[in-house]
Amino acid sequence: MNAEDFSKKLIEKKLKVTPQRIAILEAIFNLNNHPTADNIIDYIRNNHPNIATATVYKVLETFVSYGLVIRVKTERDIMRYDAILESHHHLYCSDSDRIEDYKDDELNILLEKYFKKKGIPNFKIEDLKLQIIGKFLENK
Amino acid sequence: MNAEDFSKKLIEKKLKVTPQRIAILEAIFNLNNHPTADNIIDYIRNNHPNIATATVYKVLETFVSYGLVIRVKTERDIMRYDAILESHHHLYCSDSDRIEDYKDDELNILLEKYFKKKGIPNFKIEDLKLQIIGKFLENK
DNA sequence: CTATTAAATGATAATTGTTCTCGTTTGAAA
DNA sequence: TTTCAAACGAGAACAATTATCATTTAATAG
Repeated sequence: MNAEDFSKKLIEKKLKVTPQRIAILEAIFNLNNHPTADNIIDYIRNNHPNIATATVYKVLETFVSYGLVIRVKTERDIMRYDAILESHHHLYCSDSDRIEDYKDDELNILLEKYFKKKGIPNFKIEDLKLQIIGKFLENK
Repeated sequence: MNAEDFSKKLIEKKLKVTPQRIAILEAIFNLNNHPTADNIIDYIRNNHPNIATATVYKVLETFVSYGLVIRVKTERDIMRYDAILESHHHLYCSDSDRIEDYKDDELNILLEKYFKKKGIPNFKIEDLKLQIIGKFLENK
């Protein structure tokens, strides 16, 4: 992937092509393991010392909204807590911050069986959590 | 669940019993939909007006480390970005912040088939993401 | 029932990650 | 070229969380 290719990706999405955007896209592709905004900023500062922090955030926001990159869910956050200790899954509303528990033993058994048979190379599974993203239909 | 019960939970984990901890445990159980620290603070301030914010955070930290409550993963955070756009899953290291992609079409088909048959009441599924938590074995 | 002490708490400052504001610059279409 | 909405830069503001440290308190041992 070179500047040309990144440029094309932007044009495809009808986004204005700027050196900053190319640098940021390039950073995400090269730092290929789920970089944080901070990782990205560090990376591009090497070649583009005077790119503003806020610009990086704004560009990332734009990329996410145009589907050029996605955000990965991680553990830390405006943290939310749950007193239910047995492993369970969650339903996430795709357009609000509503989250509900989803328990499903049949699913657990299915997943467990699947991974027992299949396994993952070089990885010891300890827990499986499914994030089910969608919309709640009832108007509770 | 009353103060007595919460007290027992603390003793079981060999944690010192304090009114603050009981109030916080109570809040989490009563605010049963994944409250944020802020929700919890609001809730307990009604009955315990002078409990410090930092105390709540420290107590929550303690509860998490003793397994009394868990943190729920959400979308916002020290955000991480991913340039891979097709829906995929993630491997999370349980004792570092390493995250890797996990693509598995067979799994996708299995899950899709499962939910197509079973469905979730009052919920329209848009996407499924599995979080596979465990340990990476190789020392790459 | 006190005294002791490590642990917990409260108040507040500091930090971190992110967003906002607003004046300046720039890419792209005309 | 000119035009102008969009993008950018610098820095302030903000929100969530963590750190600091002096004070208080729960549990225990005498």
